[in-house]
Amino acid sequence: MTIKNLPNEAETCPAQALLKLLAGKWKPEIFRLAVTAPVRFNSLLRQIPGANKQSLAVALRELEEAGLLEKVVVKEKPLHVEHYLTPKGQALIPVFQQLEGLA
Amino acid sequence: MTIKNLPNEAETCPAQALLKLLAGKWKPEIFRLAVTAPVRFNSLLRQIPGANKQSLAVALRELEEAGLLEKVVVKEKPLHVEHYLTPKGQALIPVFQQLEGLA
DNA sequence: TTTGATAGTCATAAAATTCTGACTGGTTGA
DNA sequence: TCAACCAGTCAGAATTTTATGACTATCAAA
Repeated sequence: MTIKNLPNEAETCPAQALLKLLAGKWKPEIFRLAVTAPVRFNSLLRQIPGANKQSLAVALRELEEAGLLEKVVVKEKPLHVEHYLTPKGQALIPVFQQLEGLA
Repeated sequence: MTIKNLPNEAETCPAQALLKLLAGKWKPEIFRLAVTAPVRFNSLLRQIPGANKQSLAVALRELEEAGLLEKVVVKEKPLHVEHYLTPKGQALIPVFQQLEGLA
């Protein structure tokens, strides 16, 4: 058994976990697209060149677990799923804007 | 030769590179400590439990290459090096504060 | 001249992240 | 019934990131 999540993980910089979550591969792009409109799995796969299913699925799941995105099943024409920014996710929009301004 | 820095890397979300830079291991802690006072290598090693030389050295170098920290050799008693937040680095303070508020 | 503090580097090892390609399973239109 | 679209999962491989321990080099005090 490997040693993980040691107690001192809790004492680290408060922004660290959130920062790491947001910095994961494809996450900024997903977030960015989700700001303008709810995103869909296969649509992301087409819109983000180079992205792969697995990573997108993991990224979406993690963003949802963190409460930044929310899944909604749309019972329409081709029955699909939409991922919306939650209020918590929307609260990050200005942070992204600042980062973009400084990049 | 592995394929890197493809042209499409440039088209990604502008915040991505900065986000990734900031999220690297130990970086938020270094940044955090640097906000209150200039930091020193061996001092960081003692202040950050679990951190190792190599990673700290790499983190400091990357933060400096990104223009967020600046190295200053202090010609005093025990001749040492101090790492200061640059104006660009200081510009990130409010971003960290917002992230901490949302974490 | 040996000890301890300064600030690192280097090669290698281990761990975490990301990618690939195959596979599942539901719905819809031809 | 077959193909195509929907949204994924899974095992294993490749890549990237982080850690370990040994080593270098300068300076000052004992």
